[in-house]
Amino acid sequence: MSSNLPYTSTMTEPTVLPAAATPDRLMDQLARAAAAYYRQFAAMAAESGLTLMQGKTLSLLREPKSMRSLAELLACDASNITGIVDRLETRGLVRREVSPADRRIKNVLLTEEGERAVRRIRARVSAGLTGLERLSAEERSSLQDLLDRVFPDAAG
Amino acid sequence: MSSNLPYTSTMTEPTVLPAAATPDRLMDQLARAAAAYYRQFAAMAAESGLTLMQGKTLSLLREPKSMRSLAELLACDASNITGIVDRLETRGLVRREVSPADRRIKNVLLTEEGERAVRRIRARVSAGLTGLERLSAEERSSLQDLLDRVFPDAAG
DNA sequence: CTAGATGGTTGATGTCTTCAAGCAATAGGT
DNA sequence: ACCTATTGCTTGAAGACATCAACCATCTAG
Repeated sequence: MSSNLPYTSTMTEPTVLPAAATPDRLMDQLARAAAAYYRQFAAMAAESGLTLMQGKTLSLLREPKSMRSLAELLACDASNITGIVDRLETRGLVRREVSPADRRIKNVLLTEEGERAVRRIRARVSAGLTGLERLSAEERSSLQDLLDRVFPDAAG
Repeated sequence: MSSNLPYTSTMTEPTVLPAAATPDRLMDQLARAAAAYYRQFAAMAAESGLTLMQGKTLSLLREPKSMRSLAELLACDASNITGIVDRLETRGLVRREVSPADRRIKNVLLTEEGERAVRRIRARVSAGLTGLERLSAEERSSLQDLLDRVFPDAAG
């Protein structure tokens, strides 16, 4: 819906799709959105001296998670998480805690400083996504709803 | 600033958003969408024996681009591109061509095989984003429009 | 023509990524 | 209880990526 409303609109329908067909274009747009989001996120993480993966890992730790579940959420090998958590732990942003129920499991949880880092990054990313201000509250709600359906919790 | 709106709000404010507030939740949803998209993209690139960065680089080469502009589009150091293009070139997916106008510039362009790889990955990513099928044509168009406004071409 | 800016490469260092191998602890079947 | 998987995590090796500083080649401007 932009500057090309057809002249022949006699129906009550949205009358015709925007402009160019939306088959591939939507995918391109998704790619752009994803790239823009991560660019912003990585930049804000970098301001706190963190890499993208470190930032993503911290952001997942609203509540403690085992190494394994972190690996699944981050879609990478478990051995990878060992190194990432090692580095976060060295910086005092995170600590490991052996699960009393199953002593194989190590739960990772944020330290005070880790929580501050998460809040800081979140706030900055949010503030940096200025494009969202171009949408009305209604439109934002609509966008969230659409994304929610395309990428549900257990997204693929 | 969050869950402490005073009960004494007698103003004509937007009275309250739909259900759960959409301030942070939209950001979370964007994060999920971006993660899901890249997870899918990386998996499909991997099927062609390519890394995420290699796949992203190839996908940018609908038309030839200089090393420098690739670096800007991928938001990384130029020296990084040297290595990535080296590896793509070794596999015969890409080749460098010195610009006749300015002999400092090297334009990178897809080989035949490179184009096939791009088409293959694109098709599989598209097919893999099954969530899109849950939207009507109208909704897809709406989603594209919203994303277009939040993340325009020169997105930040 | 000299000084400076720009495009690209190289090398060093640290982080991420994957795989194979290994150890510790748990779960299941007998 | 016992033996055998299975599961959770770590380690080590090899490759890819990221960032920085230094470098050469080429172009641009004065």
